[in-house]
Parts: sequence; C-alpha cells; structure tokens
Amino acid sequence: MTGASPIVSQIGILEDDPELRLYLEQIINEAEGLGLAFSSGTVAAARTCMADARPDLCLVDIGLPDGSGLDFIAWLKAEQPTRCLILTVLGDRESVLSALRSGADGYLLKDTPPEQLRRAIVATIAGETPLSPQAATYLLNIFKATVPALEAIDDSLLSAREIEVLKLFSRGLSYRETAGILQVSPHTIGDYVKAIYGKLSVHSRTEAIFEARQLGLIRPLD
Amino acid sequence: MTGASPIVSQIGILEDDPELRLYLEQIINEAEGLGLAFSSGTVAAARTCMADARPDLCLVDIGLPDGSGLDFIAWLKAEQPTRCLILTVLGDRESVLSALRSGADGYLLKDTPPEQLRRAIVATIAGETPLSPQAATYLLNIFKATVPALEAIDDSLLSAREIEVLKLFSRGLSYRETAGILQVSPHTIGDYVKAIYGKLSVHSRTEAIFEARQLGLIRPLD
DNA sequence: GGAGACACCCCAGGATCATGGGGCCAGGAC
DNA sequence: GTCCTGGCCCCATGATCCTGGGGTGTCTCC
Repeated sequence: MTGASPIVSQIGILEDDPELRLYLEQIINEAEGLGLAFSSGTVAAARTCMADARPDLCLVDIGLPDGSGLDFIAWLKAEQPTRCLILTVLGDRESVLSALRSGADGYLLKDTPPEQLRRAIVATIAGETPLSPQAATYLLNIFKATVPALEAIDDSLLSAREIEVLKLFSRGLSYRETAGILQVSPHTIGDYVKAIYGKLSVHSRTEAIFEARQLGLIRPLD
Repeated sequence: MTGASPIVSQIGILEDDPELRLYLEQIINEAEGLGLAFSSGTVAAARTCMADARPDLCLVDIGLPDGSGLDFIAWLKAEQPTRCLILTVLGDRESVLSALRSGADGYLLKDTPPEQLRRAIVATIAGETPLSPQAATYLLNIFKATVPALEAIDDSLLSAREIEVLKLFSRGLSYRETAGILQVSPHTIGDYVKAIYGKLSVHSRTEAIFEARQLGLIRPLD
C-alpha cells in the first residue's frame, strides 16, 4: 500500500541450492514488511550469522552439505525463540514428523508458489503454522489415532459434572481441592466419584482416569 | 492447458450465504478439471442432492440454518467415502478439532484466495489435507503434547525402574498389583514412589502421572 | 403425578496411600 | 579407598480415599 513501508520482519535463509537461494532472497526483498537478515548455504555459516543477525524467522532446508537443517532448528530453538519454516523437497512422513518434533513452526514443499510462500512467512511470524497439504495429512493421521472419532464417544455415559470432576482429578487434585474449585462440599465429590466408578466399573481414581482417557471422555491435556 | 479438458472431479457445495455460494460456484465452474455436482444452502437439501449426485468432494460450511455442517460430514462419511473440505469463518480451537474429528479432510478459512482454494480442492481429492495455518497450529499443539520433542525428554530425571512404576500406576494399578508385576515387595514400590514424588515435587500418584505426562516421561497410552 | 436422572448434602469404617524412619549390596565417580 | 546413586527390603503412623448407607430439591418424560 505505502511506497516506503518500514521493514518489520527480518528473515534468515538456510538453503544450499544457489539458484533457489537467489529465488528466495528475491521474494523476501520484494515483499512488503520483510527484509533479508542473512542467507547461507551451510549450517555452520548460518550459526555464525545468527550471532549478529537476529532474524524473526528462518527459512530452512533439510538436506545441507554439512548437516541437517533439523539440527540447526533444534540448536536455534534452544538458544532463542526464532520461528522456523521448513522448505524442502522431502514430503515423506518421517521428514515431516521429525521436522515438527525438532521444533519447526511450519512445513512447506519447494513447489509452493511465491505468493503463498510470502503469506506463509507472515503467518508463521504471527504464530500460525503453515503446513503443506501433504505434511498436514501425516499430522492428521496421528491426530485420528490419538483422539477417537466423535461417534466413539458416548457423552451420555458420564454427566457433565462427572466429567468436570474427572478432569480435575486427572490433573492431580484431591477431593478437597476439587470441591473447592467446583464450590461444593467434599462429600458431594465423593458422590460423583461413586457414580463415576460405578459407570466405568473401576475402583480407583487412576483407573477411572485411564478408562476415561481410553473412551475419549477426557483428552490428553483436557 | 488444453481447450477441451474433460471434467474429472465433481464438487458439491453446502453453504448458506448466497453470495459466497455464487462465488464458490464460479471458482469451480471456471477451474479446469472441476465441475459442479450440486450447490445447496441447507443440510437437508445437501442430503437429498447426495442421493443422485455423487460428487468427489464437498465444500462444507459449519454454521447452517438447519444444523451443523459437521453433522452432515459425519453422516456422509458413514455413507460413502466422499472427501470433505471445511470452509468457514470459525478459526477457534474447538471448531477446528471437532471438524477434523467428525471426518473432515481439510479445514480452510473463508478468506482463502481463489487460486489457493482451487489448489486445496485438487489436493484434497488427491488425498492430501489442506489446513489453514491457524487450524494447523491447534493440530501441531496436540502433536507436541502427544509426541514430545526428543530433546525435551530428560531421561536422567527418573530412573528406568521409576518410570516403569509410573506407567503401571497410570493404568490404574495399586501398590500390590504393581509389586506383583515387577516381582518386588510392595514396600519397594513405596520406595520408588517416594523417589518419584521427590523428584517431581508432587504428593500424590495422580499429580505424578500428570506431571510425568507433561514432561513426556510417559506417553498418553504408554 | 409418579419414575428417573441429576445436583447437592451428610456420615462412618476399612482399605489404601504418603512419608518419615531403618537397613543391605553393587557399581561408577572422585 | 570413600562417596554417591540406584535397586531392593522392612516398619509405622496419619492422611486420604473408597464405598456402603441416609437424605433433599429440581427437572423432564411418559
């Protein structure tokens, strides 16, 4: 919009293919609100650059001559909260998952069009997570394996109140503490517990939590 | 590329806003390789349409006058393997997760540019999962909670034996049962418990399990 | 207008757990 | 050699939990 917009976000590039690196530099230089912090072709060079340049985001390739971009990300994340966007040709399951595990904030394939890439960079700096449709597929599969489908959840089994109690229990609270939070008598908590144990056919709180988790009544991190 | 490319993929639309519906119809009609199977503004109408039209993919809104698009998807997925792409203004955590739970194959916000939308449709039919960066963020958070970062796990905190005990506890076992499985005295279990509580700074087994889960020492379903 | 489900309150006894103490033995670190 | 850590065993006491019982009031559904 403005002819002289201030550069707000500094971007670092870690990519060994000279041609592609030039192409990325071009995109960043031409984009409003983005500036080039550094551009390097090796992990070693990028680490040196990080010392003085303090980019808001790094575009990182995976396969580099002197190591993996993932190691660079893991190292970087331990040092400072710079955001990292993976840009690679590798679309396989292992690459995607280990990239996200190592702390990447997004995963794009190299065939991403320039405009979409620019949007992805901005979104990542804003705290969002751009994923290539291919990468997202793997993530969704894990999600589906972890969180049972809606129809598998029998909401009618436990009442809303009972689930509340169970969630608090799962965080380690005692009868007294739970009663305090729910603003009821500790005796009442005991009543809910009776109902819950009965319905789930268990005899201790830990069993109940385990069972409820398996049934999808409470989520990994409620 | 070709002037007379065959229509390969039929698309159904479920969207109550007439203006947006027209806009979507236009995108599909103008896109190569895509054709309009049906376009409806209510869940009821869409269900009727599904009887004769057999689209390869449905674009689905969440908030509809006679119900939720998610219910439509759940119904549809139970009937046939049609792919479903959510197109909504809702970007909150709950909407995203329940959409993916109900079987959606992608989740896009309504401000997605036309070209990107077209690409997303094609990608979804190809079996990929286009997610808006916002939606992907929630999914990634769950992923991180489920599969802890490799370096985040501090194996040295708890000994192997202590983790064994904690895992058994997390499945609802008592001192005696745990002792039976590990072939040690119940008193010894008490000793491990002391050590665990001390290291994790907690005072009950449920707290310990919660803490250990957060630290990635034990997995959701060990 | 009762039957049933849910939210809420109370009591009591026996089981289990939490946590303090006491030890023994093996293996690595200093 | 000594120190420390981890695996293993034992005991005792008070706190907490589990589970049986006894109630009240509000809904909704038939």
